[in-house]
Amino acid sequence: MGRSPCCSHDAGVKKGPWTEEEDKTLVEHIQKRGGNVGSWRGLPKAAGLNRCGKSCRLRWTNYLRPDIKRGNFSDEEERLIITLHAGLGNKWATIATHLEGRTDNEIKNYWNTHIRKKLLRMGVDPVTHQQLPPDQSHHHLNATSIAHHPGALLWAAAAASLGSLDTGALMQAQLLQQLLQAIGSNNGTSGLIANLAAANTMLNSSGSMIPNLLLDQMNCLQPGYLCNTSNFAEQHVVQQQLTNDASPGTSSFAAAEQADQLCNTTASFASHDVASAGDWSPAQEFAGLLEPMMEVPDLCSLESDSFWKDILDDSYLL
DNA sequence: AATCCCGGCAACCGCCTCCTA
DNA sequence: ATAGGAGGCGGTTGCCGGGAT
Repeated sequence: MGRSPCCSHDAGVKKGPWTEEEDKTLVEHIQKRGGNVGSWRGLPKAAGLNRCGKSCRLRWTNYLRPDIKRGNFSDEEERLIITLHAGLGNKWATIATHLEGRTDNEIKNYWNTHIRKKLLRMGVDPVTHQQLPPDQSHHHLNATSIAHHPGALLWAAAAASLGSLDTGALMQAQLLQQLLQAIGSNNGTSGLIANLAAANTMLNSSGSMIPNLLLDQMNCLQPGYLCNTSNFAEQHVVQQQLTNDASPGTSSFAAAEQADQLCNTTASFASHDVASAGDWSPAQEFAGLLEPMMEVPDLCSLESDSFWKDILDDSYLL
């Protein structure tokens, strides 16, 4: 379908920043037509502007449109962008449809200048949304750092609590990996519980919620269960079915891969000195800590919400 | 006061996708 | 089924303003 000639190649067409006069001309022209632009290509001539149609469209959609929301992004908007990005990737236009008054360009800029850096500081890969390896991470989370810097954990749980199934699966796996690391460390039981308590406090204060599925997974972490990785894998088959089909290149597939990785981690832990854990069950301890804040969402029920249904549909199409 | 550096953001470029003939 | 036009999208650039030196 051959590439169309770009009108920006037209000789004598003005480029660069728009003047107030040009803005006024463009706005008046569009308003005169009741907001109906018609052909963008034909607009500059009709409006008397020495600009290409693309430039006019961009100026209108990103700056002059009356429904544009100005000002800083709220925490809620930021959290939504992160969650949507985890499921959709750099689909800025799709993400923008879920943030009223925000343009794709604005969100893209905000991502690149603020969120991306913030995630890197937290040791989270802004592309995959997974934890960076220690040598690439500015702030790698380990058992001891969870207690002092639970930001990544908080973020993961917040993303999960917002309910995208694929994202939830990924985040749960990521969070569980952190917990496995904590369990596998030599900090002793009291140290681990202190870390979990600190994380729990943070989660409580943010109003985030821990999905049931995660607690179920935690309950699988009893020493005896750890020796049977096939049971653990089975858990993730169920989880994978929940997240629909998993084919290469989809986020479901990534979640499945993450689950496989998780099984390996589990098996690795099981081969260590599990006996030293005695009768102590980290899952029970953790579940106990969470008990007072069990306003757990049913992830599946969120599919009835049209907002999330759209997101899920989009992510399955990827 | 002058210069440099850097972050933020508006705007551009070129490819992709959709629609229509 | 195919080709071409038009709009849409995402990556990138470059300007500008503010802070640091």
